Amino acid sequence: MEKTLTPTMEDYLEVISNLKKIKQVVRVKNIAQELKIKMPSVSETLKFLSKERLVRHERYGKIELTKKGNELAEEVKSRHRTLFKFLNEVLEIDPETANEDACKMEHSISAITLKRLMEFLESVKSSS
Amino acid sequence: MEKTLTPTMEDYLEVISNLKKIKQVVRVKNIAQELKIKMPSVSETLKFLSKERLVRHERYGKIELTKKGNELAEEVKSRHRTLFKFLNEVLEIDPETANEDACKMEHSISAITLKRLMEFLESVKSSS
DNA sequence: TATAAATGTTAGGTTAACCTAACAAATGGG
DNA sequence: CCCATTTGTTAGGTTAACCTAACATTTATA
Repeated sequence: MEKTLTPTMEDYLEVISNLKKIKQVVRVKNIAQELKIKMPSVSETLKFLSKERLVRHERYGKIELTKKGNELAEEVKSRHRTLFKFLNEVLEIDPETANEDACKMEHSISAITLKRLMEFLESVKSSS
Repeated sequence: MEKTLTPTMEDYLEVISNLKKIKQVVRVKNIAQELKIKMPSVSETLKFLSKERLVRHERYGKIELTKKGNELAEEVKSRHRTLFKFLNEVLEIDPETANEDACKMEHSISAITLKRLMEFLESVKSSS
């Protein structure tokens, strides 16, 4: 029943979640800066995410994730963290590149691969 | 100076290269089947790839990669093979899923990460 | 508190990557 | 060698994700 989101939509949820943690109030401008796109693009996409009940947002107001939106954001962020950890700690990629790669790969990795990657990280940790 | 291709364009080059190896002559229909899209979409994209001098294709004729197109195809396939190997041999993902994941991640992995992944695979091999 | 600056939205346009319907060319069996 | 089948192209349409320009609202400061 889970309608799957596009990579772009996943990025929005992730960014909103991250901004919320450091800024208490999230605004269109913050999201635009973070995603390096223009405000009208953000306005437009927020309409879609509101329609899907993933964010709450009234004209000129602050932006918040719904319960559902937050759950999805946490999922994406978990994928991101796992990938980042692998890239940075195992492959010893510098944090900036590891972050960029994680940002892109987090949208295409399958559930099984993610699970195995987490298990792999566990096993590496315990043998160090 | 390398204008970077979209994931879609990379997929075309990869598929054309793979088909060439098993079918001697590559046609619009084969590519469409492989990518699970319709023939008109393929026709259209081949125009673009011809314009970019990555494939050779005349109306109703067979499809071939140019030198340049072949080089790019080989690069993509190398990324694919490395990812597949890691997923399948290290994480022990089943071949089908490993292939699907590799197909998607091959477009976003950075050069550095790819290099480290290859080195990692080498080190794992020698310690088994 | 009026108004300038900052922020947000609307309207309308572009591009990539798909589609269907209709037409055109090539091929192969009777 | 003709014509049916298969293959390919053209025309025109859709959607997602961006954009700029113009306008609207909010906020902050003189």
